[in-house]
Amino acid sequence: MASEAINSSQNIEDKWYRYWMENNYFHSEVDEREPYTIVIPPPNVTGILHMGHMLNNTIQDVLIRRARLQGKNACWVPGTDHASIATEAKVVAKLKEQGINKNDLTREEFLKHAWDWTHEYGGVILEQLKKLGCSCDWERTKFTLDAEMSESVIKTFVNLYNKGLIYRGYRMVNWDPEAKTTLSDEEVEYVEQNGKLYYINYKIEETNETLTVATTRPETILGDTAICINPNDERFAHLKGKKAIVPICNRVIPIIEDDYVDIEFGTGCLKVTPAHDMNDKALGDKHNLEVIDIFNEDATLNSFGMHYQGKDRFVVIEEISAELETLGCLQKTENYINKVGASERTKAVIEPRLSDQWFLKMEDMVKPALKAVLETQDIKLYPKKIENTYRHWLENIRDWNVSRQLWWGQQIPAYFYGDGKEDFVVAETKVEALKLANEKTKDGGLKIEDLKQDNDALDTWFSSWLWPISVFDGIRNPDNKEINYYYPTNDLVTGPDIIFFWVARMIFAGYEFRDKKPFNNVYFTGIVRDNEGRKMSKQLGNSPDALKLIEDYSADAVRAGMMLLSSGAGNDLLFDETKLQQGKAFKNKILNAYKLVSGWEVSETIEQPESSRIALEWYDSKFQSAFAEMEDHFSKYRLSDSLMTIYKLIWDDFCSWLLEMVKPGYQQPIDRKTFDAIIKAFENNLKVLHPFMPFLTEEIWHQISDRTKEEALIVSEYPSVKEINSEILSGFEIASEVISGIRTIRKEKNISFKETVKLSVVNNIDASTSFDSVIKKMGNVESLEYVSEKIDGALTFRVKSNEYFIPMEGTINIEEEIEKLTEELKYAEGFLKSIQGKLANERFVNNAPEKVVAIERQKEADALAKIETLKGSLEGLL
RNA sequence: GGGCGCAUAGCUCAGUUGGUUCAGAGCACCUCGUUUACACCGAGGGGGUCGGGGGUUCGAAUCCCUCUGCGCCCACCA
Repeated sequence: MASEAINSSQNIEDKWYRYWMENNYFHSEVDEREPYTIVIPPPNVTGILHMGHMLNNTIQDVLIRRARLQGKNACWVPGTDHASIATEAKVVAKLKEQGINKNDLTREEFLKHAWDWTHEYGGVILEQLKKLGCSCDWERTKFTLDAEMSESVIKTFVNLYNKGLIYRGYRMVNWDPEAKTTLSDEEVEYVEQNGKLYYINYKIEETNETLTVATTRPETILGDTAICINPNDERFAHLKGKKAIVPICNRVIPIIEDDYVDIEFGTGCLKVTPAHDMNDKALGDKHNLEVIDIFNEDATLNSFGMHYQGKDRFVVIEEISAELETLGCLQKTENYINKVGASERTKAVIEPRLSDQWFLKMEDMVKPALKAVLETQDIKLYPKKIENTYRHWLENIRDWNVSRQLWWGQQIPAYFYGDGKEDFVVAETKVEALKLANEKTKDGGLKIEDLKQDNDALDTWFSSWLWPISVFDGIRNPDNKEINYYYPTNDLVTGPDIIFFWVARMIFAGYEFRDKKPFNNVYFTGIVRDNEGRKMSKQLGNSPDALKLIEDYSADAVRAGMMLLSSGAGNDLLFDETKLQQGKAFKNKILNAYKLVSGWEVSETIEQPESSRIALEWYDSKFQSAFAEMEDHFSKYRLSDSLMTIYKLIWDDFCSWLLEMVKPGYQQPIDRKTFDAIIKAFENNLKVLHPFMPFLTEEIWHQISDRTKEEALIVSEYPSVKEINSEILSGFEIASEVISGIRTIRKEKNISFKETVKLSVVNNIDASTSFDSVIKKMGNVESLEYVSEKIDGALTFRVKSNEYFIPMEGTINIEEEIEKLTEELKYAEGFLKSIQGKLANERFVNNAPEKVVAIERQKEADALAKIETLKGSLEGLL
């Protein structure tokens, strides 16, 4: 039974997805309508769908489907990212399994393997997005390594180089010894590590004394080229100008002075290793020190490592400290906690390393990007608090290292023709490069085979920062009609973890290449955590299988559950399967409502009952007010609140009230007028719910009404905000309280709902009688009378200062009634007292706004009236 | 070390400029109910001194100070 239901819901979802595709509803072409554009944050081409994707893409689909219903030309561009480091690492690992070493392959051979891998696993995730119901324009699917996309990237590089914004620099970069590539600062994460602080003795050349230096990295002493002291440190004043001897290698190095050294820390002496530390490099440059690189690219020691040559740095730490101890050079070690940079991808400890890299100047790019977000608000970030993070990063930005020592990516279009530092040209093609090279050398004798292209590839983000532009071919054909129409895009939905990698850089690119922002709004999703608040990870095994969830609960239920969970932009969400159950229950509720309505027999002859007429009129206003609320939530990107508004509207107002109010008696037909109005109301519900639960709503849409003329729900017309009849809403409020009062009495007195009751009202507040027919129906009231006198021998309840009586046969428990009345009276009097206290306070009356005082006076009057009523009733009983 | 943010019912969170509707929602929980769409249901109900302390004000969940406990981002102290 259960599996049957699951299969049928899968079948239905597949059926409608096919239907939408066959009718090309997801596809967008430039036309006269207002465009609404989203570009997908391209997932890794070889990735598989995880919870984060589900959240992120559900949000995008909700936005795009709503825009489509609003009659906008909705365009959601999908695609994948080549993810250079991650993908190359996977390919290298796979080759290794097959016994193939990357270094034994040529670039071309390796790329062949990488493409094979991509074709085998690539795009799986896009198929998974279809299961989720994502209405992307699949005809526009892009991959960041597609020929046109790569061409745009290369063109951009050349353009920036020619503008003088890209330069080549010998810099200290973050080196990942495992991937054997550099990483940008953003790709390095710092982790706390229990390490040791080693106190090492260096001999002074001129005297017999020793000097102690504290370091966390004893293995790098072989690369030491100076000892640094603070010039103001009197303890070491006598060492100025002297020289020290590095243990083991016995190199003689100068003792230099710089106030960079913290007198308080360690021993107040610092060993300087310019090749392996950013600060030491700076010191080295300042004091003209020799640079000795002791590492190979995999962080084993090279020939400068002497007898440690070929050994890994971590092995050497242990061995060298032992040797130092033997030599009597190790004074002591202390436990020390420090932060070590690690590669985000490979988790390898980063080694600072000097090398030739390509950099993009950031200084001018950040200016318009700062202005757009913080000054003009041209681009809005949700949640707003993230602007602080954005500002801080942009104001402290360093030049972007765009080169990676990888093959999987766009190869840097720099061509070398000699060994000199400046012997290169940058051009889009080799032919063009040759021309430039010959111009540059003024020689003309260079041949094409004399040019050697830079081995490095570009950082992945150097292609994805162009994404909103390049997917519309706006780099190669900057004036084409698509880019002019779809760009700037409307909303970007992404995670806060890539605000620097991607979001900020897209903003740079937007202003640099289009002189326009790339998007209007950025919605930052939270991180999906488990219900204990832990990040989902493979190691913990706490990440559910996304596709399994879709199978178990249906895509609609998963989408609704995810959206109910996500409280607001930027908030993490604690994943909990009970929310998916809630989504499924909601789906079931709607199906059952449909089952009820579709089972009604419609009569063309019977009149519409008054109760149905007024109920429908009420629902019309109720819908409008809920709709207005929803729209307001949408405008603030509070999608979860928007869904909750619809949830309550459908479950409580539509199902529990409206359908019950118009429901015909057992085996009775329903009148045509009411039936048609209910169908209309149902359809409106489906429209507003469709962005969240597309399959279910489309299914019912086609069943509920003849669709030979009207099209699919996905392209139907969204409701518009209309005026709300607030009088009818407040009238209903009172009526529902009356009904609730009757139900409470039935419950207290064990009166079955099948048994009718009589109701008499003393209408002190002159309440509207419009809903009397509804009260009768919903309360199973056989007669409703307005009376001026209290009824004896009746059960009573009050709504505001109105009194309601249900006469009872037999005796009423006077004691109980008195008790109930006394309690209500006590509460009312207490309430009155607090109001009167407020009003007696001159400072309140004088200082508070008139409106507030008036409200308090109204409360006082209401309370007095209620007390009057209660007292009257009590007297009648006593 | 610097910056930002959070703390409201058992859980996840709303609460816009201090004052109708300010103590709320959903879920969970409790009671009752085999009413002819639905027990994936219906009707009721309990539950919070709004993290602690102090202050401003006629009035504070809301503004200020302080303490405590979390979270995130940034940072080269060997």
